[in-house]
Amino acid sequence: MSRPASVTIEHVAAAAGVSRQTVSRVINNGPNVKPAVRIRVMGAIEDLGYVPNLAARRMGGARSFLILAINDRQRTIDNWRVGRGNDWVDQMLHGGMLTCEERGYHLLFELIDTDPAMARAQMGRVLSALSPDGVILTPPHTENLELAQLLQARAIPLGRMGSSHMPDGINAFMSDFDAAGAAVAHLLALKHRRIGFISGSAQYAASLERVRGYEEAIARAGLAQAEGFVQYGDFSFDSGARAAACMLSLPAAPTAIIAGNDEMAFAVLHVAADRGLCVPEALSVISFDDTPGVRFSVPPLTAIRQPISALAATVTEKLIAASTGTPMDGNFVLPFELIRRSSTAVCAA
Amino acid sequence: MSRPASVTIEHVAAAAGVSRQTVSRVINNGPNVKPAVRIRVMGAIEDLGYVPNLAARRMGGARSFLILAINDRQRTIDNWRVGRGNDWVDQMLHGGMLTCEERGYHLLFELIDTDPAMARAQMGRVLSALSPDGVILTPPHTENLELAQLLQARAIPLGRMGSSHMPDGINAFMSDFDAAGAAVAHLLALKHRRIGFISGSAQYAASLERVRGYEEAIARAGLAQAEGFVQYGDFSFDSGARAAACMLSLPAAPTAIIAGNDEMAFAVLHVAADRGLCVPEALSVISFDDTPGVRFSVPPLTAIRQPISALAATVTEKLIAASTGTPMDGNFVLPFELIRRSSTAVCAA
DNA sequence: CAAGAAAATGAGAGCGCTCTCAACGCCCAT
DNA sequence: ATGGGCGTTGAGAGCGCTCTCATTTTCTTG
Repeated sequence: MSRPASVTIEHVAAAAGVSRQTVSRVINNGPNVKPAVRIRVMGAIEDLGYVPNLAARRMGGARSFLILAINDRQRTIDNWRVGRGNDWVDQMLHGGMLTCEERGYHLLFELIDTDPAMARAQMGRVLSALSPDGVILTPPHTENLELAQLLQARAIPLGRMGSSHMPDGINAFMSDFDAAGAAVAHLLALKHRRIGFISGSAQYAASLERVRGYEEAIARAGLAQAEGFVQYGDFSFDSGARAAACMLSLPAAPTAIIAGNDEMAFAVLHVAADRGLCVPEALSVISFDDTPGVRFSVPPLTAIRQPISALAATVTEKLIAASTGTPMDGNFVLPFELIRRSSTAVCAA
Repeated sequence: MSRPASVTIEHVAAAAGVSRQTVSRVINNGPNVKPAVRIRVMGAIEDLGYVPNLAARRMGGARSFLILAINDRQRTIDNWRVGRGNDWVDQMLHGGMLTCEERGYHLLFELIDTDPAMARAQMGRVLSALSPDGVILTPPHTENLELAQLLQARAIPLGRMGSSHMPDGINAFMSDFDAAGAAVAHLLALKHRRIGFISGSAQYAASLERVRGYEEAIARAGLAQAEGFVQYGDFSFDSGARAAACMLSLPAAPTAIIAGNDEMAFAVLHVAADRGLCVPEALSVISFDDTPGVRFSVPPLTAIRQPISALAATVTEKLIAASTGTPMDGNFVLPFELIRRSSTAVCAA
């Protein structure tokens, strides 16, 4: 109630009858503070409503308590232009922010261009300005090794979401390989023999992993890999529609299609409707991601749910740990989930 | 290339042969710097790749270059739990962040509880820790006047998104009244005479505005206000379904329904399908918001598009202006859009 | 119970910037 | 010329915190 604008560490120190430094030790949970003193200081903090100022803490040479989440600028702009959301953001907010909150950190979203030169410049600027304690890269920046180097040069812990097989950093992802396998297994169990796969852009390691998982599951089932059953799109509706049209025009068309993301799965649904193919009676469809809209498509899509919130939470947590303690890189494989809805059924053929 | 970790203002000053203070004037676009000197300093900044450190600038007693965007914690958690996204976040990211970027500011999302006591405490903590230059409130916190007071006490500019008729602050919103009127007008033009309205929670001023707009448009058309044609939900699917079921069970059921958000509109679609009512042949549906999933419902929904990105951009811009120059409150009414898709058609009855 | 080690505390400097204010030029009017 | 005024520059202090290191207190242990 005193002066709401600024209760500083000095006020607390005075109130508790200790030095600034002791208060600092208490708020940082440092060692070597007598229990009685600690309690007294915490009492003073409570009474005065003291909250350490982040900027000052950063200036003191310590941590900034800032975690940067890097999203793609182009994608954000493009998605908006076509009325599409960035399905990751809100879930990242959930997982990342709640984790930050617990630890007194703050999550800061930044947009960075896809173009490597731009990305480098922007990243450098942001790092200098904010001096974050950790940076989370999301696709497509996960694949940008130059950014990783930039961070390494400044000794800033790096995390990635949804990207596996990276040489460094903290990487949280689901097993794309297994997820594709699970999708195939689900369809095989429904007696499907002709299963198509519409992959996302081949430039993403995750896409290739999924294709591998698909192919291996097909092979393991003793099925031959049919010509044209794997198509590459770019995650967009149009590319999905093209791929679906192509696949469904095959002499022996697939009776089930797995799409690399929800948007392309919607496109499959659309193309199927155009051709009078009922889903799931005449064609089963599985999508990857399971973003919010999926529940309301007709029929609602069976989908592989990517645990985005959990990925964000994991990366954030490890990043904070890395920034305080010893650097600890590593891979964290989080479970996906196959959500069964109404777009898959027993093969009629 | 020198020492990537920290090029400070001092280095630039030395390189340009001027004092720290002059460099400061240049980066802050201050007056009273000779053009030749300004150019020389900017050259040095460029050469050294100098980026002012935000924490230090804040410490200097100046701005923090941080804009806080407050979202509801409960809603974020709940939405996630039911697999729903927070449709606002990604669009806010688009509008707010791009605006911040231009001005060298940063957008920081924070979650705050709905409960007033919690909200007050959390807000106080965040303000002390971050000392932002501006705060953006989103629903439901827009309605919390206590938060507004808290900000006023600290002289931090306040903005609100999607909330009208507020006594203070910078408020950007669409005309909910007009939007509801436009929805009604669209249906009237399609010869509908029995039009229902499923409102969101009555605790939101925006909801009431929409009901007012609806009622006035109905009255202006010379139509009587039928019993049970206005129902209140809480923006959830279930509440929308309940309201729709109720309305469609009326002796003289509406031939068109306007829903207060997309989620409730999906519920109307669902209930209609259950009862064998074809949309749009037997029932026209219009929704509010036009979030990404709307395009993929069956049929795709005709909707009032809320300009969330533009709202965020406007509030952010005005907030930055307010924090630098004179405090300037005011209302900024942004245009909505009626997006015609396939859920509305000429009345068959 | 002394003496050394370990724990607890405080003092001082400094992080990178902006603030205030004093000092320096410069141009014009007298 | 010569002073007042303005535009321009720099010096010094300080923002709130943490760092390092010196100092004091407390606990061991022979």
